[in-house]
Amino acid sequence: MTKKVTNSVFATHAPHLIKDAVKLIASYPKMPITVDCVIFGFEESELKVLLIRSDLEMYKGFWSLLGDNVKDNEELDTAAYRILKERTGMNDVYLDQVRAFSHPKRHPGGRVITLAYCSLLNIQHHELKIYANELHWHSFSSIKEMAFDHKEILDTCHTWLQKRIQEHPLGFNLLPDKFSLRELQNLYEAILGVSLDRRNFRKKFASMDLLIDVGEMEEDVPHRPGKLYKFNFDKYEKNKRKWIGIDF
Amino acid sequence: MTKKVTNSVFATHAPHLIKDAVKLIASYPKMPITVDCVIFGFEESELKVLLIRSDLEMYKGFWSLLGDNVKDNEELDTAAYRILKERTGMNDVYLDQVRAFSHPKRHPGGRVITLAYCSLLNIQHHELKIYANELHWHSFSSIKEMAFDHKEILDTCHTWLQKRIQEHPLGFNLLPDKFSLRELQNLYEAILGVSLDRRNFRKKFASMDLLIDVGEMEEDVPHRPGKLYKFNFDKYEKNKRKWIGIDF
DNA sequence: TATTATTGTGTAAAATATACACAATTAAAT
DNA sequence: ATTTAATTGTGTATATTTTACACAATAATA
Repeated sequence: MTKKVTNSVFATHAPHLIKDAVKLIASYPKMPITVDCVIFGFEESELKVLLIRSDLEMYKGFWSLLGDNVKDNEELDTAAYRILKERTGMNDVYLDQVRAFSHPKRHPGGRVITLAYCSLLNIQHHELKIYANELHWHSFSSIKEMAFDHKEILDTCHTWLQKRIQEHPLGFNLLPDKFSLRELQNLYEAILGVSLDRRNFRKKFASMDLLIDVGEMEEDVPHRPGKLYKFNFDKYEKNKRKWIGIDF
Repeated sequence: MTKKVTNSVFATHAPHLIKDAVKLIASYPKMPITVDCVIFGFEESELKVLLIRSDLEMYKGFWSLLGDNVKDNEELDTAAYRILKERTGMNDVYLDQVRAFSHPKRHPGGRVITLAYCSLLNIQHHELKIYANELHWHSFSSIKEMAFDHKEILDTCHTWLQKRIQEHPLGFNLLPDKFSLRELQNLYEAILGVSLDRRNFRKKFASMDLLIDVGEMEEDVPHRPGKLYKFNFDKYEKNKRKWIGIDF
């Protein structure tokens, strides 16, 4: 324990210790906290995002992220999972905190701090439970303006995803369990906004040796079918290595 | 504007629009928010962190991060800068939001969500304004236990820094304006916890061409003095390029 | 049976990363 | 003045990784 008591030059005052932590906390300003989820999907070689119409008169007609206020004694992660569950009916989705947005005027109803979460899910694997407020999937690139600061949040999460997908095996959450290398490449190209060399892309994944050939082929494609693969999460987790490489 | 009105299958209910955003917000649970700053410095080839004694009786003797509650209508970034200014007297320090910690029991006084910030500063360039509560610099590696969940926050910020320093030119904020390549290498080695090949390290930075030789040498060193450099922030900002490189 | 679209594959060249050693310089000790 | 100790500054050969690029094989459709 780092508890050694020093009689150093630093101890200029006798410490005035606070006994009542509850009272201390009670003196802090309190404010509402929300969680907003950027839910990405992937379909027809396009990155999609799940949005709802804003239910504020002031933002009538504008699209909004899926969010809710955080309950007393609710963890932020729990709140984000709750929102996802409520809207998509899905349980085991990929979810990660991105960052807080705190501009005092970001919400017309007053001061609200929001925590942005990024979620990735396989559009086929779930059905939207409710279509209230026109909940549905949009092509990411078609979204130009949104309610509140949600466009800024969306863009922040997109940039976060672009970076993240290059360093971590997140992308598979957007694909079916079994996918072809073509689908995987389309995913990377859609998210990164670049086109990649097909042979080099395949070689790259081959050299990682993290894809399991499931012994099946694409079906109903009007051309030579490709092999289907699964991502080897177990092997990835076991061998997760830290890279040292300075580059900026 | 993304406002096209669809008469699609999605519009199953007539939307019930909320007129009074203030009233809406008033119905949300409110909670205290704090900002905790992990302030890193670098001295004698060691990564340091600026800590204070906890002023809670319950954590008597334990070290604590520098934090404060967020004021009404105060941005999180502003709160973090305020804390830094109050404690170190420094204005233009590097500061970045890392993430929120929200466990309902993380604070003994009740529910408090905190936003962790990571700050990097040059220890020589400032004097601690106040030594209240034994504010001073600790070797990062010596800190084993802390008040609240602050050890977890510290470790999260350390990991964040390890990753970040490899991809962005943050490290220079920890060094004097003019520094030798040796100091720079010591910094990277201390943060990453590895030892690096001196010639390759220098070659790497030489190839980036982002260090300006200021034409001065180290002084008062008991050996051949090294050249001093400045980091070329202008050039870096101009040429900032996006790398595409899948690797995990 | 031909056409269309796409898969699966390899190699050569370029760029980058790694491993490694010695002469030059300064301060300090003699 | 000379030696010693510590560290700087530098280059090359090898291994690894990245890039650019073309053609035969396969399935569905016409």
